[in-house]
Amino acid sequence: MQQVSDASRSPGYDPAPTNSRALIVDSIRSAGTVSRVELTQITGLTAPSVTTLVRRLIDDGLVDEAGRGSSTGGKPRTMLRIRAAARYVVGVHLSADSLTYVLVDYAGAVVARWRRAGPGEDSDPEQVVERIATETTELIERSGIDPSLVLGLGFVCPGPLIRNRGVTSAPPSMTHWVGFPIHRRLEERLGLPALLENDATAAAAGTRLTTSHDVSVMAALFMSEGIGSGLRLNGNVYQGAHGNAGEVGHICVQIGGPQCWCGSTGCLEAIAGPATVVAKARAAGLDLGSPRRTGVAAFAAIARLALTGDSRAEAILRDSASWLALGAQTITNMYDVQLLVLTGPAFAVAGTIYLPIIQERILSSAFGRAVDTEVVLDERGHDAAAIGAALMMLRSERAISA
Amino acid sequence: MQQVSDASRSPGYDPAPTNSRALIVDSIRSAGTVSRVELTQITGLTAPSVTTLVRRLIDDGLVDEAGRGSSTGGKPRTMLRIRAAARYVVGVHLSADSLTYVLVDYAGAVVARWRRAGPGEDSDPEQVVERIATETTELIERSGIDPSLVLGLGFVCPGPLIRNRGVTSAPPSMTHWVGFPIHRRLEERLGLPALLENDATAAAAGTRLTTSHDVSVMAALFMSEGIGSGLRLNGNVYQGAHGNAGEVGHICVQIGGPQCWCGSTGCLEAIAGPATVVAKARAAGLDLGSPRRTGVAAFAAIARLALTGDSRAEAILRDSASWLALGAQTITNMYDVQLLVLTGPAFAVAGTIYLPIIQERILSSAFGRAVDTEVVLDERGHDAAAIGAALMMLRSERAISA
DNA sequence: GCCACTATATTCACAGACCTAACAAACTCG
DNA sequence: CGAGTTTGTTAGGTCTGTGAATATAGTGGC
Repeated sequence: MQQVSDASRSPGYDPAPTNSRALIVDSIRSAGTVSRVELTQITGLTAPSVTTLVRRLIDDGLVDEAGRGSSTGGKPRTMLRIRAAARYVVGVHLSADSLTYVLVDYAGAVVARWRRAGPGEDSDPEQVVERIATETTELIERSGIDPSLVLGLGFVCPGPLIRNRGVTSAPPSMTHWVGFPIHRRLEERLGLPALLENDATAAAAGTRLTTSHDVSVMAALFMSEGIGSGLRLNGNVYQGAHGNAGEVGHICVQIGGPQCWCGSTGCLEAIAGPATVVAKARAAGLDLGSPRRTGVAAFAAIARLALTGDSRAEAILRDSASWLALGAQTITNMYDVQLLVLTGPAFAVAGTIYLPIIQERILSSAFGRAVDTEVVLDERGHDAAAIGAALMMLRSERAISA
Repeated sequence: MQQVSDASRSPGYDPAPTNSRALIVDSIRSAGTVSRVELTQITGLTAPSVTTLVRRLIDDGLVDEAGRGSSTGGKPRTMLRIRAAARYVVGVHLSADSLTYVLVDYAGAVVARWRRAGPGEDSDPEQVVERIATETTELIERSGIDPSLVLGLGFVCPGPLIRNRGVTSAPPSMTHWVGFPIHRRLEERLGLPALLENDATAAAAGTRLTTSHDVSVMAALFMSEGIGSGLRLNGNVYQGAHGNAGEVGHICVQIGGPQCWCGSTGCLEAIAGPATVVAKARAAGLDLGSPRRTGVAAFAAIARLALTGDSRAEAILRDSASWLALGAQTITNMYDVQLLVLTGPAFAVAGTIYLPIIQERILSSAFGRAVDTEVVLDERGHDAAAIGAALMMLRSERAISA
């Protein structure tokens, strides 16, 4: 193949697989089980091409036949499915207060997850690399799979990143990480290819689509310690020129608003992000458990209070939600998506409070109504970023090689 | 070819040409003159492939050899260039107060332009189709080119659109146009393929890149009667699920802000758009010429006052600019572009007032500084949308057929 | 002015992807 | 049980793009 130069692919939105083999694998994976005829419809390839490609995938042990479909008046369809045990990938999501690991099989299912306390604010990058390497190895060992089947590791952390140099740059609570090429270090340490992405973008890749209609353009609104978003087009994430697209946390929603760590003022994250919500709750005298509890853990405590009837906690969260609704409106206006998914650790606990408020604003904004944008909550919010990191690795070129 | 199904291409961001022939044509067009060796580098194709493809393009009369480059120690390069007179396309930009036509040759250069008064607010769609058809025919005739060389017509108007149905929907001052399939009617009337796009998106396609470094991800901030933006990735515009991406005019920049025609409140366009600027200027007692002067014409009058030293006019425009800077910041945060171009009729006159204010905000926002986003003014702002419409047609499949 | 040397472009034979057309297989229904 | 229907495969051909070898048109040494 090789029709499009590397140079012209640089923005990283990875224009749909030029590769028919990858297209078939993707189609089977997202469908669960399909027949060859259905694949011809989904992919636009001809029946003979599907036959050939599928045969090779079966020969390579990546796809299995899975029984017969029911007849519709003729020969019944032979169903195909991804051979889940063919390959595995690891996804790792690092933030200050938690470190999440997932092991994902070739079908895209999570076969193991592990959530650990984060390394904290003052962590030494080299020690974190060492810890992640050790724990990744342990995860693989305990799962009992053949380590040689692990394709690679997707690593995500809060953005922004400098993607071309593959280096984290100025994350909120980790300034001493600036310039540290963590994924390269992980590659060296583990002997596996590693991919670096920001958490929100990965979350967009990790969201399972459970809507009725076809969704080819969707976005994730991601809230962890910060607020971000990711855009997915036909299964490929859009990363922008420097890998920092979707920084909805740092759009200005209030002229003269509060100072943000990013240097700007009035940022959505500074006004309504988890850190601010926690600070407000503490100021209001809410009991969030240990005073050392910070970040998403403290935020979750507020959400639990609100859900058990604390009206002060609820008011604080509803205020935050009204600002996030504004961010959601910006996402739909800028990206024109069919679906917006709320995801990330913060939404995992507080999502039910945020969802209706955000839905209401999207539906009442004119363009939202005109184009019928759906807003849903991701039930896997806590692991979304790690899963997304794994799935991005799963969709890489090497994942389909024999 | 046909590797990727129509279904999977639906979002309309048209992943870089799968077609090598189109890739070569695009590369030559954007380079001006290039040699075959350079094409191998730009396109990633091998030398023999370039030879073959270029020979066919020359045989088909789409490309010419254009002398020798200087030798670098061996055989000098044979330079290639697009045969400008091979084909032509027409671009039409309709807004309430102006109707702009451009005739663009196969090299992408504007060979004729024509600006006429717009049809006004109460125009009858069928009459406008008739008028555009007549004037398009006249434009082609007066230019003296062979009408059979005209490939098609790109038509743009203020968004939002319903792209799949190819129908304009609820533009600000043209509600009675809702549901009118103008490009289909133009196709019937002119016997030429026509393409419908919103003005801001087309403007992104029409911006000439004159920056030093390679720009693969850029956006246009477009101001005409309304405010919009367009995103361009490797020469392909991103249109979103329904063709309404980039609606930066309707992001909320002020909670509880003024009512917008779109139904929402606090929209950038309602606060700082040309209509509001004109209303403020009239309220301040500024003389904008005829009281019947509206839209961009009235806005231009204010800009001229400001540029000739009227401090009230300047203050009003600077206030508008500070809000647009906010919109620009949102664009760079969401899209992560390398370049942001201010374009459109409103910037054509007032751009020099807006540019420094917008630049200042982009450069002072943390991510802007980190990633070095450039902000420039398009010198062809007035025609950008029409030119972009033409160029989009020029990049269509049929434009490279023999 | 002739001879290397070098960079540019082309020719030729071949591999692979994908298509059309014809065919085989496996079920339903009368 | 055989016609009809749907699913999947085989066979043959086209087209794109490749690698290896070759032709072309300059430069610079002597």
